[in-house]
Amino acid sequence: MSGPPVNTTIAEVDTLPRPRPTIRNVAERAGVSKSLVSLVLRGSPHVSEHRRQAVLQAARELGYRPNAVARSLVEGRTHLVGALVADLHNPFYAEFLDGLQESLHGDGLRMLIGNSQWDPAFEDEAVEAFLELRVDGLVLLGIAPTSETLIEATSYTPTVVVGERDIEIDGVDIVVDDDQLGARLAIDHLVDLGHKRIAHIEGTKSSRCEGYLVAMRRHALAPYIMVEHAVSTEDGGREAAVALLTREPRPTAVFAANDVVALGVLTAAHELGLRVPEDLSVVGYDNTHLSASRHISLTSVDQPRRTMGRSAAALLSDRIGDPGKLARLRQVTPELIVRRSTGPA
Amino acid sequence: MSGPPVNTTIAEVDTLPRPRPTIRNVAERAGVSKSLVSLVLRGSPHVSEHRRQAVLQAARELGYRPNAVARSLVEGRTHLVGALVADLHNPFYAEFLDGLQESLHGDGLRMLIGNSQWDPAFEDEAVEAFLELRVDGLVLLGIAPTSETLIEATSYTPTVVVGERDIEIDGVDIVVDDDQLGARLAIDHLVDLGHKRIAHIEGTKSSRCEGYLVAMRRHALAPYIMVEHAVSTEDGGREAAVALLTREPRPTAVFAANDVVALGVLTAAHELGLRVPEDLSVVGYDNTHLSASRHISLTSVDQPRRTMGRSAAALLSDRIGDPGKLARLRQVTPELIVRRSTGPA
DNA sequence: GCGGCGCACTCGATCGTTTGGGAAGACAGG
DNA sequence: CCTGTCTTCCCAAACGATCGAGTGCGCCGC
Repeated sequence: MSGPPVNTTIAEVDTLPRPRPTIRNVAERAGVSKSLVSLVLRGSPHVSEHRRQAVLQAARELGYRPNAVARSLVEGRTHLVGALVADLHNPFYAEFLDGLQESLHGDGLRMLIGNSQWDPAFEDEAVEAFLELRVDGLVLLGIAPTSETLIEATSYTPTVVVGERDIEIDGVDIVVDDDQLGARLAIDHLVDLGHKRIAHIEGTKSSRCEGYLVAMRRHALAPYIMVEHAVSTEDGGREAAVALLTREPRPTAVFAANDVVALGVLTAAHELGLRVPEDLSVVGYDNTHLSASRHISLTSVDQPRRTMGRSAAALLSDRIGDPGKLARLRQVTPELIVRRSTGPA
Repeated sequence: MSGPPVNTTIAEVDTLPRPRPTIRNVAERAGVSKSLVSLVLRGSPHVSEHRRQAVLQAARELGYRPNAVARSLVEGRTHLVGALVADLHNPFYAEFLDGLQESLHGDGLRMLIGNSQWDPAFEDEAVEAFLELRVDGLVLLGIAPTSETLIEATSYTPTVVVGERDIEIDGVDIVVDDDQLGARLAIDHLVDLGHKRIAHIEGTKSSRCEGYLVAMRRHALAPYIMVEHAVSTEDGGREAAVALLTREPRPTAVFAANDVVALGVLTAAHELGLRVPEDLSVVGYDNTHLSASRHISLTSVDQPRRTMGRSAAALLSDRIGDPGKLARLRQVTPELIVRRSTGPA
């Protein structure tokens, strides 16, 4: 009666996380059945204003928050989509995810991100986790479903693959940019500037290399074709570039598979005492903010990342609503952004 | 009896996603009770080898995958940790998340990522979602729990805040680098090089600015103190830098609150025809791969990101195991990485 | 006065697991 | 043959929500 209530001293010893209130507690406090609480919370019209207020107030007072786990169990769906990305550091993915999330949000879907760090074992593990969580859909970024787990996953869960075109799995949608066109834009630009010895550093996207080859031949530059392979890192790009630039005669322009690799090319050029763009023109791919930065100012092919994210979201929502559709391919159009890393031959 | 079975034609029309097998189906197929299946799957020792094999085989044949939703419901925990990050594009966060995920994984916890895009409304929404999902823990990156939702969240869910030190909430652990020390390292370095007019561009971390002020005074350079505020983008940095560099007399060195801002400083310097480091020295903070890139080669203060991620994971796991602990502050030691953006005054 | 109809609300089954408390069988000791 | 102890397995009650199928009740028209 006097002094602090007994509970206060107990609370100091007791652990904080009291059990969260359930729909039951709300029902009891409001003096109604739990069904009615559910009805109110889901916005049913067949509830009297009187009771509705009682329920709402009880919920507020208790700090009630619906348990998505229980809801998912009975609904049979989680309203979650898993996005598996090979590399969070790649700014391309970050921006894509922005677009994806934005659109999913509009469809009442939540995005989970898993990153595989390019490791197939992690990929499998992450997908496994997503499947156990019973995500409603899957978005694979820079990851081709080749492992058994991944393929099995696609048969149970609506899936969209981004950035890989050679997937032939039933009911898997694909979002890519038209990177053959992208490559062509890059080569056309370089040819316009008078370049002939245009080399290419290929990464994982074989169609970009394809586009390079086609474009070179169209310009009757087949004899000048030079291709080097590199892993998608700055260092990988540097090594490949060194290999290219020490050839005799050396290329006057390099079209790199992506910006990170292009960055490595710039590094290599610098190390070899070549000025850009006077001695060497460089074109990247992806138009990441790296390339936009004024110190780098890299001519690059832009993929409309947000748009791609939105497309992926649209395809996925669609497929979640009606699985068993035929696979669709959504191809978006890239654009060349000219900056200061390219100049006359 | 002859010709294709009837089911085949139906299957063509029917939607793909057959219902996933449950523990029941496995039990039936193996001829045991569902409890036993559960026991086998959880590795109980009190199961005869005979039955264990039968169960395992049935599970394999059906492609059974446990339903984490149901499991979570009964266990009362999800083994999920929500990481709320203000900006996925910031490479600092990306690397931190790597460290975090790596460690959480060891503790059998899964990481979900939500990004708030610096928008408090999104923050609340993401946290709300995490709470409904009943995550076991919360990691807040570059986000101070100020909104009501966030504060309520911390009282129900073990929480670790990263990069914000001025949090005074019961039972919330904090991971930060000692950025007063970081600022001192930067200033000491510049003073060693003979700089006096050292300006600072402050971002959101006030303690860095504090460290700058303290260090300047310690070197008896109080009269030269110049501070400009900027939003944490390249453009924000550029504007602030232009403001600083057009002062008379202009600073010979700039210590920026982070690398992205420092990049803006480099841009501004370039635009104003100032050479780096001959006319202007620049120090950043965070040592992102931006600064490491050879074209930028920015002297920067390194926060041990992965280590911080691991610390956060450790604190969180600990708190999940035993909530109600007192709040702890884990402060990691930064390090100066000298590159080519700093030189003699 | 009574059958019929709507409205407001409740009951209880259900989702796929985990898990404590048995139950059945084998086997040994008395 | 009875009892007790293990081992090996099963039953059924949770977990927290949704939702179809009811149940009362007031009100209408005839």
